[in-house]
Amino acid sequence: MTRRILHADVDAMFVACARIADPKGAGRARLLLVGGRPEGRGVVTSASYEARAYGVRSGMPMAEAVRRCPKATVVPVPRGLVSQKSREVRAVLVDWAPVIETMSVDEHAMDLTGTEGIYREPLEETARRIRADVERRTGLVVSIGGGTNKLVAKMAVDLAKPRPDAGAPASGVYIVPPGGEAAFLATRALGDIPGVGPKLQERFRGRGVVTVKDALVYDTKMLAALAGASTGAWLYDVLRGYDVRAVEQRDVQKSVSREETFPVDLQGDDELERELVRLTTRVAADLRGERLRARTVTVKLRDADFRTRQASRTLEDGIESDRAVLAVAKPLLHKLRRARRTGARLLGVRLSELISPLGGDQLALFEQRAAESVESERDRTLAHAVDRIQAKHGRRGIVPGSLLEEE
DNA sequence: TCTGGGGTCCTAGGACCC
DNA sequence: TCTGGGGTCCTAGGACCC
Repeated sequence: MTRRILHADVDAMFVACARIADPKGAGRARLLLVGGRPEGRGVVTSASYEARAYGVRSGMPMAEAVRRCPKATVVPVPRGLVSQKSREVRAVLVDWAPVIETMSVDEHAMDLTGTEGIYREPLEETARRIRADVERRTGLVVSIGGGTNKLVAKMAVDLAKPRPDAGAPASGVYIVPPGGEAAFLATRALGDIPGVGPKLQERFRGRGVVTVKDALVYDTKMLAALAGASTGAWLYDVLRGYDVRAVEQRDVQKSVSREETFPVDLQGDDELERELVRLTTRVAADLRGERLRARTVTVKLRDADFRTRQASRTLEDGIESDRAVLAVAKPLLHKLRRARRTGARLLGVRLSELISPLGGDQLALFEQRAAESVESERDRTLAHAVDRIQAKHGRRGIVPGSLLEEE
């Protein structure tokens, strides 16, 4: 059965949200940069289309962006509003598509297979009506790509998006007709394929291969030799517009992490340990906010020379309290520092192997006993009490004393 | 121009068990 | 006493995406 897949992508989501959050400032600035502060080590998360005309790109250091576009207004990422708006967009799409997969805050894939009898119109027309509905109900504009599979629908968004430099105004919707997948792919660059990043492009560029068309002469064996067996096999299909992946609602988060790049590199172990306490407190609180526990704790360190190292430990049972997470994280930090003691530009804590403590009733007793060594019932009670106090009085300044005293 | 923060997925080697 | 192969789990690193 021919599938009908749409991929909706919010236009300049962070810029749009910044304008909604601050109509008088960001809302009036045509040249707008959203991201870190220019005097620090931050980067551009998103730039208005007008600012992009100055060569500003997301991911670029903010200092460089401001140099290129000095008249731009710079505002921080409005995190809360972005996730709220993301949910709003999704809520609209749910009214149109039976299956929705949220790919990120600003992207959703929809499978409308089977809705032919309901809509009785070309897929393009349905996409236009979805687009209008999203704008009316959320104030955000989405571009929509479509086709018979996820890959093609996502890549079609590139042609639906407004491209101020391309002359012809994009219409906001671009549908690849059934049977036109291979021909569509053949018009694109290798780097336009999601999954083909800088490293893989570099490999191919060495062979003079830049576009999909260039790469079509390679058979499976040659692709495998260039990219590795599994990537090569994947690429062979993708280059021809072939993709069988289903649009899947996925609801389980795999990890929760908090990390911070310091304004200046930290040298001392004591300073790092203080930052570890702060990060641990934040990430554990977020974990509890999701009603989850974690079995694996990972500490990540980025040295002054940008080398990134990590150390992790997996426990038999899930933990959730600040104290237990810190008790596991601290030795991991020490291990990393023992192996290499240089300036640190970034420290991070990630919690993974997440489990939901509610639901596994018959395991509960056993778990409780087994987990006793790393995390006691008292640890959990204390952590939740702190959460309640913070919910009432705000987060500022609260780092439980027990964490600071502890050795 | 010195490079954020939040994620996902894959690979490879070693431990351990059968 | 020496040698095996497969499966699973854990750890570290890396590519990639927005």
